Parts: sequence; structure tokens; C-alpha cells
Amino acid sequence: MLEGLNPQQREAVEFRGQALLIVAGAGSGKTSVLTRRIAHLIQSRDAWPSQILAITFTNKAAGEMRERVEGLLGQVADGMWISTFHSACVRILRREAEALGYQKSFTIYDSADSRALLKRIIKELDADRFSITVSKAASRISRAKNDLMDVDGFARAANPQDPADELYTAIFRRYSAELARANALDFDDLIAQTVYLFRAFPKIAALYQRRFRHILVDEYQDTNHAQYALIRELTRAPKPEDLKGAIGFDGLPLKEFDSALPGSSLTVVGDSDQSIYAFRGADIRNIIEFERDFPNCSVILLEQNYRSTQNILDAANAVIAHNFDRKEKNLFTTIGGGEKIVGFTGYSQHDEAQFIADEIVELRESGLEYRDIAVFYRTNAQTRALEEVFIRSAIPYRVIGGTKFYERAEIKDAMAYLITAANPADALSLRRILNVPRRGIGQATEAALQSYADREGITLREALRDPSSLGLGPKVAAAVQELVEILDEATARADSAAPGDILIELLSRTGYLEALKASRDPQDDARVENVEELIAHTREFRHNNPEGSLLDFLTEVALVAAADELDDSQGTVSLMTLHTAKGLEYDAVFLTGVEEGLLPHQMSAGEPGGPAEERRLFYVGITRARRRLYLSLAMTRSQFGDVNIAMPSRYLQEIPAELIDWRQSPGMANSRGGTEPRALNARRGGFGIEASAAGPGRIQTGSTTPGNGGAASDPWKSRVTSTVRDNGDLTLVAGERINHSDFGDGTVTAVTGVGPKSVAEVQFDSAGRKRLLIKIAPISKIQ
DNA sequence: TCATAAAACCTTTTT
DNA sequence: GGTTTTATGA
Repeated sequence: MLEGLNPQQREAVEFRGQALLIVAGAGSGKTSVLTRRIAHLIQSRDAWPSQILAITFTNKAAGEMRERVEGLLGQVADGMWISTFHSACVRILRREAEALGYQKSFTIYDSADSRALLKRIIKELDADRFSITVSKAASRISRAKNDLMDVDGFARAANPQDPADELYTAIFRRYSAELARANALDFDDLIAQTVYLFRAFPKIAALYQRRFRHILVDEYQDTNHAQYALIRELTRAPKPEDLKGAIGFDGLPLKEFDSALPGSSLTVVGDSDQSIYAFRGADIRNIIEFERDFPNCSVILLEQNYRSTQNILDAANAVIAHNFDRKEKNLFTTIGGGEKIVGFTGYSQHDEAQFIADEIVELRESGLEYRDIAVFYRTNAQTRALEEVFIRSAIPYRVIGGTKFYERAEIKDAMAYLITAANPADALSLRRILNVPRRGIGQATEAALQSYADREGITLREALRDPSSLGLGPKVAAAVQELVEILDEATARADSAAPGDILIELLSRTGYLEALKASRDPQDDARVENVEELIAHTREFRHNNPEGSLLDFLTEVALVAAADELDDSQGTVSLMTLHTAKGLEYDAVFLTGVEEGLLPHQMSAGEPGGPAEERRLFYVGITRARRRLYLSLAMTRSQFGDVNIAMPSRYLQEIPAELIDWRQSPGMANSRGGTEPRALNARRGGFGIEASAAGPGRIQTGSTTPGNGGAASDPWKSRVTSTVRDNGDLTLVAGERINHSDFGDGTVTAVTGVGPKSVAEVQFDSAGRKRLLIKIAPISKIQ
């Protein structure tokens, strides 16, 4: 259990006391320390598994931690709670919902749901006159809830002279009322309502305080005030009188009351240099002031890094040292210097992406697996260029997060059916599917039903059951009646039947799938497949949780995080945002778009502490790399269709020059022709770089190709990277000559794979060796 | 009520 | 560039 630990790590594992702060630098083995500490507590009989509550940042991290603890103990540690803040709170709230006036079937609104509701409210209150937007309202409400401020507190804090403030208050009030009416909680409520629960019901709080004797929180630097308050409530000493006559978690009355039970022990792990969620309400003071909040606490510093090479650490240390007002901390390693950091400046984001693709091919040839490689970016929009090039280069990849499966319209529809079945009070979901598929219940009917519900003080669902007084046409009335019958039958089975069965029943009886299949929109074919995938998901869920109810399924889906999608077994390159990358590590890391305006992001400039937080984000990205780190940028980046000049990020200058090996530096790229179209169109060989024998080609316009020069009149027209192409069943064999519109002429050296997945390896005359997906590469045979 | 076309918005990062 | 909202007519 203590094997291979350094003295500080060992101390952290063995420490026994009320409060412990572990300041863990990047890669210092904190996860290992945390898991061993839990296992050590159990093995030494200082705790039963059921007395442990460990909070992680993602569900995936929670699952891994559980596995590792059980691996160390050699037994299954049932009763241990290892989960995210949100999952733990849902679990508590479902148990105790009635105390707060909710039913345990409450719906969890994700950000999209919250925004949809806010949009309605803003429209109804005619609030857009004051330039109140959905996102402004959403962030103000979210901030209030993260600070444990309810509507009345919000109203008190508002400026009564400011009509916009008054409107925000009205929106918040209405929003809260609508949530309550729909028996729904948003993400921020999950934490805040749990805190309110514990504060308002000491007897309930005492039960949890008595149960969780040891609380451990990972990534403590990213906790917000509500989460901090929750921890405070849980670590309070339970009062004996609150435990008197209480029913335990096993359903039996508590046998003995420990007359004076102390507050539970708290271990937090964090690194203020990796705090990157201030925008979400994370309060760095939670960690900075920990020693003040928990007197008699011990602090252990973990500075030895077991992950990265010295060059990578030197760069990370140099960058983060530019943040003032931080505790001095220097990571060191015994791994050795390692390779230099590779820098590259592309002419466009496509050029940058091509460089990355070429490097990945080389890394692979040097023995690295795809799964050991990751590409990071600041914004989700940056994936497009990367994906285009990766597809063309036949590099298997996976985008983590981004536009998620559960955000697709057809999946939201299907989920809305399930939510409506589980929680009939939820009007948002019901409204979504009211006329999907088309059943003749249009806006006018919906408004009539809604106002009837408002008038009678009943839910929308109840209004559907008795619309007789509304004077609906016979056709519409029949449609309404049929829908509500289907939904009510599904609701009746919601607790017992398998989620998959309920879903299939709903989709077939309402004709949803048939309507999609019958559509002549070609996109609907893909939608049918997606819905079928969702059905498979529900089946898989039931397989993994034989007792899992519809409600359990919906809870799990509502709380999936981007990082939960990672599947280590798959041999793919991972693409993700820098935020998602936190806590992960890869042998080779590509950090892309290191440009002013992107990293640091434009939007952060005006925010207090913005540039410093962006620097931490850069720091987090750098420290994910074990052996190889690539920093890349583009000279121009197009968004909204037009092209913008991009400048190298200020953070690049903070890295000592000798640590970076610039394959193509911003200076090199800039020295060649100052104007934008010139640079975009620059010819290969003109930038003063020598391509090494295996060096990646970085040519991108068709103008270098003989016979294709005519296209140069408009360089953008010739850019294949923006054209969709299908070569049908073009077949190639080794030895054939081809022309590629980006890379020029070349000879096929090998062909692998079958059918649409076949890949040609081509030795180009001037652009080096490439792997191309034959079906879609912009190539033609030379006869 | 619904299908199509024009217009407006957009991009920080996420549980 | 692409999605989503709004306007228009059938």
C-alpha cells in the first residue's frame, strides 16, 4: 500500500487527523495518493467502506478510483460513495426529495433545458427590450445559485433604480417557479438544494454527518461556494439529539448513539495553478484559505513530477511563474531532459492540422499508439479543420465532448418522451414532443392548453387529459387524447419496466420512428440510426444495471461529463478542449491554436483574472504531456467564413527559447511576404526550412501543381480542404502514379484496408509520404 | 398548420 | 460557414 511512494506521498496516505490539505502539483501522483489513502483507511480499520465519501471531478474518474481502491484491498468495497458532487447530491436529493417539496422523480435540467425555459420566460416578460439575453440571464442565475443566493437574496442585492435588475429578478423568480412546478432541478440546484436541505433539516443532515466519517475531495481548487458550503455541512459534528430515534440507511433504527461524535475528517487535494473553472463559479479562495477555515489542518506539498520530461516541466514552470500572487512551487522530475518541444506555425488552420496529422503518422511509426496521442484546443469550433484533415489522412480519432450525442435534436426528442413518462409534471419535455411527430397540435393549441393549465392551476399534462372546455376541433382533440393515453400508460410502467422497453413502446406507438423513416430528408436516415443507437444505450444500461429504472437511466444521462466518454480501449487519437483535458495525460500532446485571441481567448480579456486563468489553462495543457509536446498555431484563422490574421500567443514568449525546436516559427512564416493572401499562397521551399527526409510536407494550395495553376486566380476555390469529395470505388495498386490537388504528383507505395476504408500510402515527389483515404482524398490517377 | 425561403445569430471554456 | 429563428404563402 505504501510501496514506491516518496516521503510526502507516504505521509499523505498515513495521516490521521481532522483536516488535510494536499497541494499536489501536476503529475505528482495525487490520484494514486488519494486511492491509497482510502484503501489505507479501510485496511487499518480506521474506516468502514460505507463511511467514506470521495468526490471526484468526473464520473469516469470516480469509476477508476473505485476500481483502484478495490484492487488495492483485494475485495469489493461496497457502500463506499465515490462520485462527483452532482451525482452524490442527486443521490441524496432523490432520497430526501419530499422534505424539500419535490417528488423523487424530479427531472434534472441541463444547460440547454435551462436556456430553453429562460428563453420562453424572457419572451413572455418582454425582457429583451433591455438587452437581456438568455445567456446573460442564465449566467446571473447560475452565479447566484453557486453563491447560495435565492430569489429573495437576489432581489435584495439588485439595484432598485435599475429596471434591468428588476427584470432579472422577475426572470429569476419566474424561472424558479417554473422549475418547481415542473418538479425539476437545474445543475446548480443539485448542489444548492442539498445545502438548503441540510441547513433546514438538522435531523437529515445528522444522518449523513454520522455516516460519512471521512470525506475526500479531489480538484478542490475548482470547487465553488455552494460546494464548499456542502462540505462544511457534511463535516460538522452531528448533534446527539438530532440522531435520537433516527432511521439508519439500512432502514433500521440506529442502535447506539455515539454521544459526542466529532465532525468527520476532511482531505482535499488541489493545485491552485490548475484552477480553470472560475467562469463556472469556482472560487480559488476555497483552497487558498483552507488553512484558515480548518484550523489545525496539516498541509503536505507534492512537488515531484512523475509524468513529464524536464523540458516539458521547465516550459510549464516558466509559463506559470508569470502569474503573480501565487504560492511558489517548482515541479521537478528525475526522468531526464527528453525531446525538445516542437513548435510549428501553419499558414492556416488547415495547414496546422496537416502538420499535426503528419506528425501523428510519424509518431505512430516510432512506436506510439493512437490512444497515446491527444490534440487539445481552446474552443470546440477548432475541431472542424482537424477532423477534415484526419479523415483524409485516415487517422482514427475521437472528439471528446463538443456537440454531444445527447444534444442532437432526435435524441432530445426521444429523451423528452422518456422524461415525460418519468416526470409527468415536466412541461418543458412535454412541450417538446407535443407535436413531434406532427400530429396537428400547433402553436395555437399549445397556447390554449397552457393558459388553461395556468388558469386552473394544474400541470400541462393534466390539462391534456381534459381539454373539453377549450373548443378544440375533433381532429385535434382526438390527437391530444391519443397522446396523453400513450404517455399515461408509459408513466404507469415507469418504475417497473426496462427503460428500453418504455422507449420502444413510446416511439412506435407515437409513430416517431416511422415518421423519420418516411421522411425524404436524407439527414433523417442518420437520425433513425441515432435513435436506434439510443435504444441500444438503454439496453446496455439495463444490462449493466439489471435493477436500473427509467429514473436511474435519466439521472445517469443527465450527469455524463465530456471526459466520461473516453474509452481507453479504443485505438484512436483523442481530440478535446483544454478544459476537458484536466486530469488526463498522454505520451504525446498537440496543443493547437496558441494564438492571441484564442489562447488567451478574446472574451477573457475583459474579465478580472481572465488572462491569468487562461495562462493556467495553457499550463494545464502543457503538463498533460509525458514525452512529446507540440505547440502549434496558424497565421490566419477563418471564422464565420472570412479570414483573420492571428498573432502568436504572448504565452509562447514566456517559454525559454532553447526549449522549443521551431520547425516553422512565427518569424519564419511572417518574414515571407507580409500580406495575408501572399502568405496564404506561399509556395513551398520559400520559407527557408529544409524538410527532413521524413519531414512532413506542408503545402496546401493547388497552385504548386503543374497544370493546376489556373486555379490560383482564387486561391480559396482550389482549396480541397473545403470541398466534399467522393471517388466512388476508385481502386489503386502499388506502383501507380496519382495527382493530389494539395500535394502534387506521387507514387502509390502500398494499399491497405478494404472497400470504403482502403488507405493508400503515397510517396509524393515533393511533399513527402502520406496516408490517404482513397474514397475521399482529392486525388486522380495519372494515365 | 406546415413547408419553404430569407435572415440573423454566432464562438469561450462545462457539471 | 453553419445553424437556428422568423417571414411568407399555400
